[in-house]
Amino acid sequence: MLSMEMYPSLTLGPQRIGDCFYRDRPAPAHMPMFPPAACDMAAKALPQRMLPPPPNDPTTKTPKDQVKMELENASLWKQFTTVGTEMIITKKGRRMFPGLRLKLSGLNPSLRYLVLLDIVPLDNSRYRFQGGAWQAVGGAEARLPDRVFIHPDSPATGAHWQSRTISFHHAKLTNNTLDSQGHIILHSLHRYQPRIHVIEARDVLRWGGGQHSFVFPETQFLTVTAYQNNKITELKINSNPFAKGFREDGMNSKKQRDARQKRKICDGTETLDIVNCDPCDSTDLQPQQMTSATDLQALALASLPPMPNPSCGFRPEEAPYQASLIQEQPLDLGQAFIASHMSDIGISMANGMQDMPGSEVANLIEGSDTQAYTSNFPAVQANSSFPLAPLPQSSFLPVPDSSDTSNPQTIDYTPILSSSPTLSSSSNTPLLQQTTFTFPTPPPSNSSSPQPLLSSSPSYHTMPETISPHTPADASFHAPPCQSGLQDQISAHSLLNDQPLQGDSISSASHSPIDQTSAVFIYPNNLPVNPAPVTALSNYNLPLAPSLPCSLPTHGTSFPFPSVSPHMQSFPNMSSNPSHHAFNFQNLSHQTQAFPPSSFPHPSSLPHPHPSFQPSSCLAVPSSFQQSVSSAPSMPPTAYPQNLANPSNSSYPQVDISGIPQFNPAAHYRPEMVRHHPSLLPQLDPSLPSNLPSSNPPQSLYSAFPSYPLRLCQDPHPSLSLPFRHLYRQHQHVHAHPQGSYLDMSTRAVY
DNA sequence: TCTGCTTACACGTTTGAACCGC
DNA sequence: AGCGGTTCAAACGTGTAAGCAG
Repeated sequence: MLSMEMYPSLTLGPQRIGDCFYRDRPAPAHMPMFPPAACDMAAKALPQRMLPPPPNDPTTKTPKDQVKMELENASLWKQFTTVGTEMIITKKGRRMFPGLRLKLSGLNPSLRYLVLLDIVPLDNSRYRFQGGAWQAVGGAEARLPDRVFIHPDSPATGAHWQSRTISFHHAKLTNNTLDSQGHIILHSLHRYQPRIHVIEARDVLRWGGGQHSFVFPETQFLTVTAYQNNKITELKINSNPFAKGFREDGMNSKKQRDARQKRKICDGTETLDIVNCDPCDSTDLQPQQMTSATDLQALALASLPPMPNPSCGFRPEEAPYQASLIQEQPLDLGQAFIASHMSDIGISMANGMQDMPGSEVANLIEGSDTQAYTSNFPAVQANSSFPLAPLPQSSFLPVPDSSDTSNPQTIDYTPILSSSPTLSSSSNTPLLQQTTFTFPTPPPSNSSSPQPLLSSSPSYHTMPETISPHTPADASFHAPPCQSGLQDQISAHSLLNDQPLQGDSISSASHSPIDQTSAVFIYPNNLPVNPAPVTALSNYNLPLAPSLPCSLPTHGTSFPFPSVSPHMQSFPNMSSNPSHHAFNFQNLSHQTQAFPPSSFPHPSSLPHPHPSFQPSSCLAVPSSFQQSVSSAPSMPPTAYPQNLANPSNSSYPQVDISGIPQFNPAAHYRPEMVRHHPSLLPQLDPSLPSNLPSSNPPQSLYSAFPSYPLRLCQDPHPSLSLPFRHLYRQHQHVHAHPQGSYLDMSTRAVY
């Protein structure tokens, strides 16, 4: 999951040593992933330039708790959602329609931000359109490499973002797992949920300080290679200007196409003079239908057909930058660049959460807001033929005024999320749900002040090579003590399997049914669909960097599965012993308990019910959100149809993951290490809990999928500052390297 | 045989270079 | 030479349908 999660800052204080363990784990409960000494050594090996900037920089303070995002074309989305949004995916990449058109507010006008889009699975199911509705028919395909689409304006000031509509209509979806264009790779016939992330970037070299993630439930969709629902087709045609030709009055309408077909049959060739077509269907002959030279002549003689009614909701936003101006040159978004930024982000999140007092959280959770949403939500999903959206449970989602489409609710959940400790301590599901969804307005957050992770360093720009996983620089991090047998296995596994990805992870996960509620999650039912491979190691999508064992522990439970899992594997009975949840996925197990057992009849899920979708899943909180979305599969397939939250009700609050307490600032990542080991990069998904007191483990927010590696897709935008663009030129090792799949920087221009 | 994916196709939209006039 | 407006063709986006593969 894309968790731009945060790599903890580079601060290598005493706590850093402890970070060699899963920091949020009770020490006695688990073994340190890596010997502190080794980690310490690695820390010392870090170049000075990697050290974080001075803390408490007032200039970085951002009213993150006030950051809000609105889905500008929410009404359009809702129209589609009521029918069941389908998105075409093609090998070459297909744009999304409707597109994501957003309005941001609450940003610090003077600070720079990155706006990212990622799309995460809503559940572990594969769907089929049967009987006029979508039904889950099996397990999901292996998780594909996650990619992040960086808005081309990034980084831009808060003033910039707030002064215009932010559109991601240039983002493309593909089902080509080998896509090298930087498109977002998705599986066909799966359900997905787009997420928007706003990340503070003090400058091109320093990300972090604040991250806000927003999820609009009405934007979830099913991927298809061909439209299944005629209603969707009609909606698309009527709404998308590019499809005007297929409208009733268009030249590519059914009527016209039939006429063409008729002529074709009659004449046996399309090149004939239209005049000669009369015998077949003179009445249908329209100038518009002719494309040949002769046709054009005829066209000149005919009256022009009425222009298609341009009344569509689609208003291509004015691209801030002309596409033409941007060369589709490969942009090497250096791993170091990404890694470092991710680290920054992670830090900021951690800080924000850390700052949140438990009492405040509790108050928030138990606030009166809860009732407000709970009482309103029931109206949901009246018309939707869409499978149940895992996100909002009707009884828990706040129901914004459906009539107010122009003002989608934007709720900052920072405080809510930051209340993780409370959540974890409380098994009260309703409370948890409340905290997740009920805040109509963003409560003040103590969260984070921006924390730049990386200090600007000239060398950073000039030494792209050092970023490469293959560079000698890695050597400094090869802390032998950290290298466990498991690591070796992992490495071997990675090497043996050129396919770094998910396939393995998911399938392998299926081997341990017990893990359904844990990070290892694959639904047993998925087994048939996802034949499991082989080794436990295969559970992890991302190949681990053998040379960087120490980086793993720093993530704590919040660490992306790929990294974590391998270590878990090293523990005896890890896969079979439920207790291991407490170890690495304590949060998850806890959350599972908090949630009511899934009603999902799914045989496999019954024994180990995956948490049914809870409002918390709406939490963009990386983990929480993911889990919730991932947990969707736990819902009975039969229950899906018609259960989708009704978009009309929607304006579901967006989730601000920045406030997640799990992301404790205490946890620090070493960007350097990250750079050299792409596979260890944190996922954008902040779901990973981090520094909660060991006594009070964070709620588990793990998704059902092993990992959500961050993949940034963008091209060097002219608007980028020089240094920023420079970063994009860094080498990529992604596809070629078994472990490099983690970073898949786009080499094309995107907007 | 069925389902799903790929590809070619036709049409409309977008984009930007070329052209023209001031 | 510079600027602004218009024209036009290529690129791109779109849904459809045929063909193919499993």
